[in-house]
Amino acid sequence: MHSLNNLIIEFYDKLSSWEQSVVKDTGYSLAQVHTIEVLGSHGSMRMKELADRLAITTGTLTVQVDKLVKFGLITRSPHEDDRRSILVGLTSEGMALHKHHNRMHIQLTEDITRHLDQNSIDVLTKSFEKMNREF
Amino acid sequence: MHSLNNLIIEFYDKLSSWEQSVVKDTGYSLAQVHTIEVLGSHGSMRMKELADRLAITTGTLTVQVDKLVKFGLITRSPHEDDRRSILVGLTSEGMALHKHHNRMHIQLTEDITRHLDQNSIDVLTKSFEKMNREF
DNA sequence: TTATTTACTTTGACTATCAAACAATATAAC
DNA sequence: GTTATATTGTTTGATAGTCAAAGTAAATAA
Repeated sequence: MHSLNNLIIEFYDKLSSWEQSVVKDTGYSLAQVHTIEVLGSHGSMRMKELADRLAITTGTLTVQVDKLVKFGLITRSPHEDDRRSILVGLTSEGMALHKHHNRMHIQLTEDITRHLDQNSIDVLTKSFEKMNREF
Repeated sequence: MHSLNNLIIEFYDKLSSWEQSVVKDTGYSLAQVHTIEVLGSHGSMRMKELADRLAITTGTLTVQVDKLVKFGLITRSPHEDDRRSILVGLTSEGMALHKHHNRMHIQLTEDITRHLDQNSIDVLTKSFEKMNREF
């Protein structure tokens, strides 16, 4: 159990620095790419929902969104039913960044699992499913 | 492969927010606890080595260490062989914080693996070993 | 119709961070 | 041995990310 614990921590740390270096290459910040990621994988959403998913306040998000709009990665549009709300979504440039980042992730997953046999990958997949459910 | 990739990303995100909430309870910042973690698991070391392990500059570390010393969590002591260098190490209070944080990690590992049978845990452990080697 | 809640923005303060300039010491070149 | 170069750590100035609190506008409840 202790060794598994240490392996998980090591895995997390390595993933963390991998992410940092991959993000640095894009020229955008970690927070900015993370915002693009969430919008890319879940689609357009309101400020409040996006802030919750990013675990930041809407105040912080407002200034982040200002920058991303200026960069041409996202757009604000009015919410149809609720005039207090604003829909935030990716531009085509934002989508391109998301796709690029996603490809990097898939490539990493392929790289780190290349010495695992099919059975291990199956067990690993099922184990991650079960673990993710327990958080 | 895609589903495993998504599971890894989900796992990382959940671990990330778990860490954030656990750290918040200590009253110290993420960066501060991370510094304590590295010193706790690797023992005393020079500023440069610590900065490298934390992936920050020595300039950033200097101010961080100032604060942690003020909090009574770490101490600076002269390096025996190299008078340019300084050894940074945990106080007993720092060690207590490290132990507490470590216990939380072990508890988490136990919690998220409680529905895995022994064979899965074995495969999972070996798979993490192999994956960590490939980064 | 009024009171309360919700969504977003703005502002002020704080922390983490880096790059660059600096001082002290160690190491390499000659 | 002396000089030149590299390394270690600190300081300083600038920037980004963050929150809490106050403010505005709109939706919902009383």
